[in-house]
Amino acid sequence: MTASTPSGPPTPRLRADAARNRAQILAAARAAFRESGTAVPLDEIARRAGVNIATLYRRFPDRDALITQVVVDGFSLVLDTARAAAGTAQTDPLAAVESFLQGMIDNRELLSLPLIGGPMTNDPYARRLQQQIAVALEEILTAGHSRKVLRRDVTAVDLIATAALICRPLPHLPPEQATVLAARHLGVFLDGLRPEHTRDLPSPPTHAEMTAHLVTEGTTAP
Amino acid sequence: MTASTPSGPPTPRLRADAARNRAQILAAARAAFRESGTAVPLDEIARRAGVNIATLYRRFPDRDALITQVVVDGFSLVLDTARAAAGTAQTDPLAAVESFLQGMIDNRELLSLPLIGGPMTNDPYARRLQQQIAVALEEILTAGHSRKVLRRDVTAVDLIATAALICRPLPHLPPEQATVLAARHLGVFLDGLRPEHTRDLPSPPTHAEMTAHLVTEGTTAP
Amino acid sequence: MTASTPSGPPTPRLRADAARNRAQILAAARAAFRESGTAVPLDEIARRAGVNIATLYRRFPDRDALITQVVVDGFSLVLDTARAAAGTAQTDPLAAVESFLQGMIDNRELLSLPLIGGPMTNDPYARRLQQQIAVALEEILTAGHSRKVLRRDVTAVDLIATAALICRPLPHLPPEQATVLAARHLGVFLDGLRPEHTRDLPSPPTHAEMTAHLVTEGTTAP
Amino acid sequence: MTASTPSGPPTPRLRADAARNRAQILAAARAAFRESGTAVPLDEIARRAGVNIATLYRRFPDRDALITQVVVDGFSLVLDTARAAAGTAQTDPLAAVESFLQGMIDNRELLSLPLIGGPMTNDPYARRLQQQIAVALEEILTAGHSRKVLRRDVTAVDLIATAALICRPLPHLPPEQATVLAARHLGVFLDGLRPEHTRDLPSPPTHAEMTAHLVTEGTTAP
DNA sequence: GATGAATGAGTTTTCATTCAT
DNA sequence: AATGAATGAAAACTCATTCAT
Repeated sequence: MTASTPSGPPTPRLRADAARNRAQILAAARAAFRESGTAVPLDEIARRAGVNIATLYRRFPDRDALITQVVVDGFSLVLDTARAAAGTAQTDPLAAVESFLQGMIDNRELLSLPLIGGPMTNDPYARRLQQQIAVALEEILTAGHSRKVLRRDVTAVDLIATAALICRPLPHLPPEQATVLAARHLGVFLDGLRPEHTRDLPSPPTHAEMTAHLVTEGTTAP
Repeated sequence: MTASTPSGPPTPRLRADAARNRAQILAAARAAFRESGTAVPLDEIARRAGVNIATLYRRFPDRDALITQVVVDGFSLVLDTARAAAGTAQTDPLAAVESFLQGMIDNRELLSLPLIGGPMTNDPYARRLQQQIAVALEEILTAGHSRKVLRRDVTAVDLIATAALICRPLPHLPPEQATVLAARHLGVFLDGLRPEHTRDLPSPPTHAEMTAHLVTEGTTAP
Repeated sequence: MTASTPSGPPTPRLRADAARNRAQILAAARAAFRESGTAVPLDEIARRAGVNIATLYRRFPDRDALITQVVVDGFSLVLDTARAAAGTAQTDPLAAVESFLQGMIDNRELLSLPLIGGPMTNDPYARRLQQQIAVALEEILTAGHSRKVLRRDVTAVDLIATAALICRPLPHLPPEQATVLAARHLGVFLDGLRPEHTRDLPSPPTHAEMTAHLVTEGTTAP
Repeated sequence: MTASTPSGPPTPRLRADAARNRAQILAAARAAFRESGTAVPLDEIARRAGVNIATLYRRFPDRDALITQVVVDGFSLVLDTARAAAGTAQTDPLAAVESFLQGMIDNRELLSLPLIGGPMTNDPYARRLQQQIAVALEEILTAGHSRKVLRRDVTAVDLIATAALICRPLPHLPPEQATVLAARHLGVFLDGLRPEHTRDLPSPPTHAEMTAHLVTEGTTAP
């Protein structure tokens, strides 16, 4: 499951140079979206990618198509990370959670806007990825619960929300410091995941409830 | 310390209608910034506020002035909340932390973009507020540490960063659900604040280090 | 019934300079549409009118709005001409027809695109004008028929179609010569209107039938 | 004199598929020009023709070449019609005129833009065709005059102008109705051609005068 | 103090045209 | 011979900002 699938598996083969351009556009978009929001001039993305604006348009008919692809690529990476973590869940579930969330922080640059916290999308392939992510995380949680190393009231949605919170950029802060702060925050959060918790959580929305409300809405800069 | 100070305390008296317009502009800006980032057309803010764009310009000479004021208003509210919490710190420091952070969540709409997570500003009054906030939070932490109800490695910067993380909007989620998720996340985090922690945190940046890098950078849509 | 009504009677008062600009834009559009079709760059219209392109957009949100207004203005003039002609119909119906059609030729420049032959519009005010034009022409025809100076099988629709045919520009021909050719053609046509005709006409569509099919379709260059 | 000559008779042999593409491009251009003017995107013509845009360019180096060919094809058809009509002029000159003009209406779709009313062209072959058309029409007129069945003041130019007027599309009208209206108009006009006319025509421009002014002017949407 | 209006400077989007495959 | 791809240049449209009323 590479992070460069177009919007889903059915990739039409591109000519070599076109494929290269496409990848450069996506990389430029990822960076630009992070730095300046999804409302950045497409001009700038094209310039960063070293291609003409019309080339960008040929590949992505509008801004949304570009955003969607960036999100989908991000989701792919999240899924990869979640599955890798799930693979170790039987050994040490808490370490698996940590591995997943720290992976989110480590890959901030690539994730760009994904998860709940970013411009969401109705793209069916993106939705499928979201569900698969939830499945992998639930596997980890189940292992943690049955081994009694994880508080029972935490759900996959909480992990996704946490990932969304900590991997979003803290603008106006140098990236290294933002990363340190996120990691420190995560450290505390992970300690809070231990089973002997002292406070109850408000009842959670289901994953279904949450995604039910998701609709694509053009350009958005949070 | 009301939330409607222009940029600092010395507010020039405005005619009644002008004051009303100013307040409406700020409210509209707050909402628009949250929904669409600080790059939203000023036109739209004026329209939402029910005033002419030129009226907005009369009150705020440029976008930055408007952003600054929204930030300052937010900081004022944060400071109020932090001081109120600090007032109870001697009794129950952990509850004081909770009260502060839950207050952040409750006031999300008003905070708009403040703190680390928002468009920062060099406005001297804003900087002063930030420092005062840090002072109040350190008061709480000191109480917690000396009473040994709070892990020692947590600093004021961590609380500020946490506030920034949890009070930013999760776009494309209905606000109520975003609030619930933030509150659940906070619940876990608070449990992680107990002194018997199991993992060390990466070493923190100082408040000075962080703010050293802050510079105003025109318009930004995180 | 002046030719400068916005799109119908409910004209919001414009500031003096704004009204002047609006009139200049319409005049420029009229000329440009005639010369280069309704697909001419709006830039050029703005330039000819001596205003900024954004001023054009403030007044006419899109190309269609501009086209519609030009058409409506043209229809107003046609209606004026038809009514003036109808005023003399009782005296000399054939002269009234001639007066109407020659008026169309004389006012070519102002008519721009109107009638059947131009970019049609669904604008309700435009439709009403069309109907009123038909009424005035029928008045002339009725007088001609009862005085037996006009062949009976000619209808208002025929006069409108004739007007459309002869007042459209013959591009690539100097305007004076086009006018002469149109006038000569009209001369023959008028002779053909006499009652002692030698051939039958194919059965006519009703005005209702014709306008039933009219729908606005964005930009069109005939 | 087929309608598919490139610009003159000396047609280079094309490979079968290339010839098919060329014909499809011309058909698509004819239709598109009629519907949207000669300024339509060449992209669209290529798409309608089911070929790649680069293929269109291989066949026609620029828009003018395409227009010229469409015009030439149209002129060829006009000339065919005029000669066929001239063949019957000795028998019934008025019927010959009718046959010519009705033929114009019947072939509207194929004529596309020819004659005076369309984008003119300096193509020498096109000019020759125009002259030949005039010759054929004058033959008809001479017959009519000498038989005294046709008013004397009507010239070949008038017939050409009439053809131009009635065979241009009346946009925004369903083609069938436009055809009916044109035929009805023609019916009246033909009656006006009888020798016992009641009014004089303004003095005519000569064919030479008219064509003296013709120059190709790139793209034009009448 | 407030607003309608205008404008210059973008940003988005489309199109004609060329090139490499 | 035909096509996918790329591009420069233009056209459509938007927005921040200023001015005159």
